Amino acid sequence: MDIAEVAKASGLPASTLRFYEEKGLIQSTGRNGLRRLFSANVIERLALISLGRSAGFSLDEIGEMFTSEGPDINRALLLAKADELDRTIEELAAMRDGLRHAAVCKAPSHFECPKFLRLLRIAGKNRFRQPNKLKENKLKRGGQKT
Amino acid sequence: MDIAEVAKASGLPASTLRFYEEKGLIQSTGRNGLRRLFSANVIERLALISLGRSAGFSLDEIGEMFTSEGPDINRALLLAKADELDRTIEELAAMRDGLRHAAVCKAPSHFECPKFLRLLRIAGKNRFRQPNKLKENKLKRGGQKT
DNA sequence: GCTTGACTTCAAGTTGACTTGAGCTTTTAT
DNA sequence: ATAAAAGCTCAAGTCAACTTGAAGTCAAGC
Repeated sequence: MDIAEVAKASGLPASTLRFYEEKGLIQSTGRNGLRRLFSANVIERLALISLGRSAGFSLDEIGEMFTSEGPDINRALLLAKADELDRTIEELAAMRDGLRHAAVCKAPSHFECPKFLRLLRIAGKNRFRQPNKLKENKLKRGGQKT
Repeated sequence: MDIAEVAKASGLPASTLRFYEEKGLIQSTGRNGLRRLFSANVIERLALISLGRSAGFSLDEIGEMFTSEGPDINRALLLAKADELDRTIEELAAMRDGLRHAAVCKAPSHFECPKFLRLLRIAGKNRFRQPNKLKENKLKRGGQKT
Protein backbone atom coordinates (compact mmCIF):
# COMPACT_ATOMS: atom_id res chain seq x y z
CA MET A 1 0.00 0.00 0.00
CA ASP A 2 1.21 3.50 -0.50
CA ILE A 3 1.16 6.10 2.21
CA ALA A 4 -2.17 7.56 1.21
CA GLU A 5 -3.88 4.22 1.59
CA VAL A 6 -2.39 3.69 5.00
CA ALA A 7 -3.44 7.18 5.95
CA LYS A 8 -6.96 6.51 4.87
CA ALA A 9 -7.17 3.14 6.54
CA SER A 10 -5.67 4.31 9.79
CA GLY A 11 -7.14 7.76 9.94
CA LEU A 12 -3.72 9.24 10.51
CA PRO A 13 -2.24 11.91 8.28
CA ALA A 14 0.70 10.97 6.11
CA SER A 15 2.91 13.34 8.04
CA THR A 16 2.27 11.33 11.17
CA LEU A 17 3.10 8.10 9.40
CA ARG A 18 6.41 9.51 8.26
CA PHE A 19 7.01 10.77 11.74
CA TYR A 20 6.29 7.35 13.21
CA GLU A 21 8.57 5.70 10.72
CA GLU A 22 11.35 8.08 11.58
CA LYS A 23 10.82 7.22 15.23
CA GLY A 24 11.02 3.55 14.40
CA LEU A 25 7.46 2.75 15.40
CA ILE A 26 6.51 1.46 11.99
CA GLN A 27 8.49 0.36 8.96
CA SER A 28 7.94 0.76 5.30
CA THR A 29 8.70 -2.39 3.37
CA GLY A 30 10.41 -0.59 0.55
CA ARG A 31 10.11 2.15 -1.98
CA ASN A 32 8.56 2.59 -5.33
CA GLY A 33 10.90 5.22 -6.61
CA LEU A 34 10.87 7.68 -3.77
CA ARG A 35 7.57 6.55 -2.44
CA ARG A 36 7.19 4.43 0.62
CA LEU A 37 5.46 1.11 0.40
CA PHE A 38 3.77 -0.39 3.41
CA SER A 39 2.53 -3.88 4.01
CA ALA A 40 -1.00 -4.27 5.27
CA ASN A 41 -0.01 -5.27 8.78
CA VAL A 42 1.16 -1.76 9.44
CA ILE A 43 -2.49 -1.00 10.04
CA GLU A 44 -2.63 -3.31 13.02
CA ARG A 45 0.59 -1.94 14.24
CA LEU A 46 -0.88 1.53 14.10
CA ALA A 47 -3.92 0.32 15.96
CA LEU A 48 -1.61 -1.04 18.60
CA ILE A 49 0.13 2.30 18.82
CA SER A 50 -3.25 3.92 19.19
CA LEU A 51 -4.08 1.56 21.99
CA GLY A 52 -0.88 2.41 23.72
CA ARG A 53 -1.39 6.13 23.34
CA SER A 54 -4.90 5.86 24.65
CA ALA A 55 -3.65 3.96 27.65
CA GLY A 56 -1.23 6.74 28.37
CA PHE A 57 2.02 5.41 26.95
CA SER A 58 4.40 7.82 25.33
CA LEU A 59 5.66 7.04 21.87
CA ASP A 60 9.03 6.23 23.34
CA GLU A 61 7.52 3.72 25.70
CA ILE A 62 5.61 2.13 22.89
CA GLY A 63 8.79 1.90 20.91
CA GLU A 64 10.48 0.12 23.78
CA MET A 65 7.68 -2.40 23.94
CA PHE A 66 8.07 -3.27 20.31
CA THR A 67 11.77 -3.83 20.62
CA SER A 68 11.81 -5.34 24.06
CA GLU A 69 14.80 -7.53 24.66
CA GLY A 70 13.40 -10.56 26.41
CA PRO A 71 10.02 -12.10 25.83
CA ASP A 72 8.99 -11.47 29.43
CA ILE A 73 9.97 -7.88 29.80
CA ASN A 74 6.94 -7.03 27.80
CA ARG A 75 4.60 -8.86 30.07
CA ALA A 76 5.95 -7.33 33.22
CA LEU A 77 5.70 -3.93 31.62
CA LEU A 78 2.16 -4.56 30.52
CA LEU A 79 1.13 -5.64 33.97
CA ALA A 80 2.81 -2.66 35.53
CA LYS A 81 0.97 -0.38 33.16
CA ALA A 82 -2.29 -2.12 33.96
CA ASP A 83 -1.72 -1.46 37.65
CA GLU A 84 -0.95 2.12 36.87
CA LEU A 85 -4.20 2.35 35.00
CA ASP A 86 -6.01 0.98 38.02
CA ARG A 87 -4.71 3.79 40.12
CA THR A 88 -5.50 6.36 37.50
CA ILE A 89 -9.01 5.06 37.20
CA GLU A 90 -9.56 5.29 40.91
CA GLU A 91 -8.37 8.84 40.98
CA LEU A 92 -10.46 9.84 38.04
CA ALA A 93 -13.49 8.30 39.67
CA ALA A 94 -12.85 10.42 42.73
CA MET A 95 -12.56 13.50 40.54
CA ARG A 96 -15.76 12.67 38.78
CA ASP A 97 -17.60 12.30 42.05
CA GLY A 98 -16.14 15.55 43.21
CA LEU A 99 -17.27 17.35 40.11
CA ARG A 100 -20.76 15.94 40.38
CA HIS A 101 -20.96 16.93 43.96
CA ALA A 102 -19.68 20.40 43.26
CA ALA A 103 -22.36 20.82 40.65
CA VAL A 104 -25.17 20.35 43.14
CA CYS A 105 -23.50 21.55 46.29
CA LYS A 106 -25.39 24.28 48.06
CA ALA A 107 -22.46 25.74 49.93
CA PRO A 108 -21.88 29.37 48.92
CA SER A 109 -18.33 28.55 48.04
CA HIS A 110 -16.95 25.13 47.32
CA PHE A 111 -14.32 25.95 49.83
CA GLU A 112 -16.93 25.81 52.53
CA CYS A 113 -18.10 22.36 51.61
CA PRO A 114 -16.34 19.62 53.51
CA LYS A 115 -17.06 17.02 50.88
CA PHE A 116 -15.48 19.15 48.26
CA LEU A 117 -12.50 19.92 50.41
CA ARG A 118 -11.94 16.24 50.91
CA LEU A 119 -11.80 15.93 47.17
CA LEU A 120 -9.23 18.62 46.98
CA ARG A 121 -7.05 16.58 49.20
CA ILE A 122 -7.32 13.60 46.89
CA ALA A 123 -6.46 15.79 43.96
CA GLY A 124 -3.51 17.11 45.88
CA LYS A 125 -2.12 13.62 46.34
CA ASN A 126 -2.57 13.03 42.70
CA ARG A 127 -0.82 16.12 41.51
CA PHE A 128 0.89 15.39 38.25
CA ARG A 129 1.70 17.49 35.27
CA GLN A 130 -0.98 17.25 32.73
CA PRO A 131 0.27 18.65 29.53
CA ASN A 132 -1.91 20.20 26.95
CA LYS A 133 -5.32 19.96 25.51
CA LEU A 134 -6.91 17.22 23.45
CA LYS A 135 -8.22 18.52 20.21
CA GLU A 136 -11.09 16.23 19.52
CA ASN A 137 -12.59 18.36 16.81
CA LYS A 138 -9.44 17.96 14.79
CA LEU A 139 -10.03 14.27 14.19
CA LYS A 140 -12.42 13.44 11.47
CA ARG A 141 -13.80 10.08 12.36
CA GLY A 142 -15.11 7.53 9.93
CA GLY A 143 -12.94 8.40 6.98
CA GLN A 144 -12.85 4.92 5.47
CA LYS A 145 -11.63 4.03 2.09
CA THR A 146 -13.86 5.08 -0.78
CA MET B 1 2.42 34.57 53.56
CA ASP B 2 5.29 35.13 51.23
CA ILE B 3 5.80 33.17 48.07
CA ALA B 4 8.12 30.62 49.63
CA GLU B 5 5.54 29.68 52.21
CA VAL B 6 2.90 29.25 49.57
CA ALA B 7 5.33 27.17 47.57
CA LYS B 8 6.01 24.97 50.52
CA ALA B 9 2.38 24.59 51.47
CA SER B 10 1.21 23.88 47.94
CA GLY B 11 4.16 21.92 46.68
CA LEU B 12 4.40 24.19 43.66
CA PRO B 13 7.56 26.06 42.78
CA ALA B 14 7.52 29.83 43.11
CA SER B 15 7.90 30.17 39.36
CA THR B 16 4.60 28.38 38.89
CA LEU B 17 2.91 30.64 41.41
CA ARG B 18 4.11 33.71 39.55
CA PHE B 19 2.98 32.14 36.34
CA TYR B 20 -0.45 31.42 37.76
CA GLU B 21 -0.74 34.93 39.05
CA GLU B 22 0.14 36.31 35.66
CA LYS B 23 -2.55 34.11 34.17
CA GLY B 24 -5.04 35.44 36.69
CA LEU B 25 -5.60 32.12 38.40
CA ILE B 26 -4.48 33.38 41.77
CA GLN B 27 -3.97 36.81 43.24
CA SER B 28 -1.43 38.21 45.60
CA THR B 29 -3.00 40.46 48.21
CA GLY B 30 -0.27 43.03 48.01
CA ARG B 31 3.41 43.59 48.21
CA ASN B 32 5.97 43.92 50.89
CA GLY B 33 8.40 46.06 48.99
CA LEU B 34 8.78 44.05 45.82
CA ARG B 35 7.67 40.83 47.32
CA ARG B 36 4.29 39.34 46.83
CA LEU B 37 2.08 38.66 49.79
CA PHE B 38 -0.54 35.96 49.64
CA SER B 39 -3.44 35.28 51.91
CA ALA B 40 -3.85 31.78 53.22
CA ASN B 41 -6.84 30.95 51.06
CA VAL B 42 -4.63 30.89 48.01
CA ILE B 43 -3.70 27.42 49.15
CA GLU B 44 -7.22 26.17 48.66
CA ARG B 45 -7.41 27.95 45.38
CA LEU B 46 -4.30 26.14 44.28
CA ALA B 47 -5.77 22.86 45.43
CA LEU B 48 -8.79 23.63 43.32
CA ILE B 49 -6.58 24.34 40.37
CA SER B 50 -4.86 21.03 40.99
CA LEU B 51 -8.19 19.29 41.05
CA GLY B 52 -9.12 20.87 37.78
CA ARG B 53 -5.83 19.94 36.15
CA SER B 54 -6.13 16.40 37.36
CA ALA B 55 -9.60 16.18 35.95
CA GLY B 56 -8.30 17.30 32.60
CA PHE B 57 -9.15 20.97 32.52
CA SER B 58 -6.74 23.34 30.89
CA LEU B 59 -5.62 26.37 32.83
CA ASP B 60 -7.75 28.53 30.60
CA GLU B 61 -10.82 26.49 31.38
CA ILE B 62 -10.11 26.70 35.06
CA GLY B 63 -9.73 30.44 34.73
CA GLU B 64 -13.11 30.65 33.06
CA MET B 65 -14.69 28.71 35.88
CA PHE B 66 -13.41 31.13 38.43
CA THR B 67 -14.80 34.08 36.55
CA SER B 68 -17.89 32.43 35.19
CA GLU B 69 -20.65 34.85 34.29
CA GLY B 70 -23.78 33.09 35.43
CA PRO B 71 -24.08 30.84 38.44
CA ASP B 72 -25.29 27.90 36.37
CA ILE B 73 -22.74 27.89 33.64
CA ASN B 74 -20.34 26.42 36.09
CA ARG B 75 -22.60 23.58 37.03
CA ALA B 76 -23.34 22.54 33.50
CA LEU B 77 -19.65 22.60 32.75
CA LEU B 78 -18.86 20.53 35.79
CA LEU B 79 -21.45 17.94 34.91
CA ALA B 80 -20.25 17.79 31.34
CA LYS B 81 -16.74 17.20 32.56
CA ALA B 82 -17.95 14.52 34.92
CA ASP B 83 -19.61 12.74 32.03
CA GLU B 84 -16.46 13.02 30.04
CA LEU B 85 -14.57 11.45 32.89
CA ASP B 86 -17.07 8.61 32.92
CA ARG B 87 -16.29 7.83 29.34
CA THR B 88 -12.59 8.11 29.91
CA ILE B 89 -12.80 5.77 32.85
CA GLU B 90 -14.67 3.20 30.86
CA GLU B 91 -12.11 3.30 28.13
CA LEU B 92 -9.21 3.10 30.50
CA ALA B 93 -10.81 0.10 32.15
CA ALA B 94 -11.02 -1.59 28.78
CA MET B 95 -7.38 -0.79 28.14
CA ARG B 96 -6.39 -2.16 31.48
CA ASP B 97 -8.22 -5.40 30.82
CA GLY B 98 -6.61 -5.59 27.43
CA LEU B 99 -3.15 -5.09 28.87
CA ARG B 100 -3.74 -7.75 31.48
CA HIS B 101 -4.97 -10.12 28.88
CA ALA B 102 -2.08 -9.41 26.58
CA ALA B 103 0.30 -10.19 29.42
CA VAL B 104 -0.95 -13.73 29.77
CA CYS B 105 -2.13 -14.40 26.25
CA LYS B 106 -0.60 -17.48 24.68
CA ALA B 107 -1.10 -16.45 21.10
CA PRO B 108 2.25 -16.16 19.30
CA SER B 109 1.40 -12.63 18.30
CA HIS B 110 -1.15 -10.42 19.92
CA PHE B 111 -2.47 -9.85 16.47
CA GLU B 112 -3.61 -13.43 16.38
CA CYS B 113 -5.58 -13.16 19.56
CA PRO B 114 -9.21 -12.23 19.01
CA LYS B 115 -9.60 -10.79 22.47
CA PHE B 116 -6.73 -8.48 21.90
CA LEU B 117 -7.93 -7.47 18.51
CA ARG B 118 -11.25 -6.54 20.01
CA LEU B 119 -9.36 -4.23 22.30
CA LEU B 120 -7.64 -2.61 19.42
CA ARG B 121 -10.99 -1.77 18.02
CA ILE B 122 -12.01 -0.07 21.22
CA ALA B 123 -8.79 1.86 21.22
CA GLY B 124 -9.42 2.81 17.65
CA LYS B 125 -12.79 4.28 18.49
CA ASN B 126 -11.17 6.20 21.21
CA ARG B 127 -8.47 7.68 19.12
CA PHE B 128 -7.74 11.12 20.39
CA ARG B 129 -4.61 13.10 20.54
CA GLN B 130 -2.95 12.52 23.77
CA PRO B 131 -0.40 15.15 24.27
CA ASN B 132 2.74 14.48 26.11
CA LYS B 133 3.99 12.63 29.07
CA LEU B 134 3.27 13.03 32.72
CA LYS B 135 6.48 13.42 34.62
CA GLU B 136 5.68 12.01 37.94
CA ASN B 137 9.26 11.67 39.01
CA LYS B 138 9.75 15.38 38.52
CA LEU B 139 7.51 16.26 41.39
CA LYS B 140 9.26 15.95 44.66
CA ARG B 141 6.55 16.12 47.20
CA GLY B 142 7.58 18.38 50.01
CA GLY B 143 11.12 18.57 48.76
CA GLN B 144 12.32 22.11 49.25
CA LYS B 145 15.44 23.62 47.90
CA THR B 146 17.90 25.03 50.38
C1' DG C 1 6.42 13.91 -23.77
C1' DC C 2 4.56 16.88 -20.75
C1' DT C 3 1.83 18.43 -17.06
C1' DT C 4 0.00 17.46 -12.67
C1' DG C 5 -0.50 16.11 -8.33
C1' DA C 6 0.93 12.86 -4.98
C1' DC C 7 4.97 12.01 -2.92
C1' DT C 8 9.67 13.22 -0.98
C1' DT C 9 13.17 15.62 2.49
C1' DC C 10 14.48 18.77 5.93
C1' DA C 11 13.90 22.57 8.82
C1' DA C 12 11.14 25.19 11.41
C1' DG C 13 6.74 26.19 13.69
C1' DT C 14 2.85 25.03 17.13
C1' DT C 15 0.70 24.32 21.68
C1' DG C 16 0.27 24.41 26.79
C1' DA C 17 2.32 24.66 30.90
C1' DC C 18 5.89 25.67 32.82
C1' DT C 19 11.18 26.40 33.76
C1' DT C 20 15.47 28.73 33.40
C1' DG C 21 18.65 32.47 33.12
C1' DA C 22 20.33 37.07 33.33
C1' DG C 23 20.54 40.98 35.71
C1' DC C 24 18.51 43.73 39.33
C1' DT C 25 16.50 44.95 44.16
C1' DT C 26 15.38 44.04 48.88
C1' DT C 27 15.25 41.74 53.15
C1' DT C 28 17.67 39.51 56.73
C1' DA C 29 21.33 37.63 59.29
C1' DT C 30 25.95 38.57 61.04
C1' DA D 1 27.25 47.97 57.52
C1' DT D 2 27.51 44.53 54.58
C1' DA D 3 26.95 40.41 52.16
C1' DA D 4 24.24 36.52 51.21
C1' DA D 5 19.72 34.73 50.46
C1' DA D 6 15.44 35.39 48.52
C1' DG D 7 12.52 38.04 45.40
C1' DC D 8 11.71 40.47 41.35
C1' DT D 9 10.96 41.07 35.91
C1' DC D 10 11.22 39.77 31.34
C1' DA D 11 12.73 37.04 27.65
C1' DA D 12 13.79 32.86 26.07
C1' DG D 13 14.02 27.88 26.44
C1' DT D 14 11.90 23.10 27.03
C1' DC D 15 9.13 19.04 26.00
C1' DA D 16 6.17 15.79 23.26
C1' DA D 17 3.91 14.91 19.40
C1' DC D 18 3.03 16.46 15.60
C1' DT D 19 2.15 19.93 11.64
C1' DT D 20 3.50 23.11 8.13
C1' DG D 21 6.19 25.05 4.50
C1' DA D 22 9.48 25.29 0.98
C1' DA D 23 11.57 23.22 -2.61
C1' DG D 24 12.37 19.33 -5.15
C1' DT D 25 11.19 14.36 -7.45
C1' DC D 26 8.72 11.40 -10.04
C1' DA D 27 4.94 8.05 -11.76
C1' DA D 28 0.92 8.30 -14.45
C1' DG D 29 -2.67 9.92 -17.32
C1' DC D 30 -3.65 12.39 -21.52
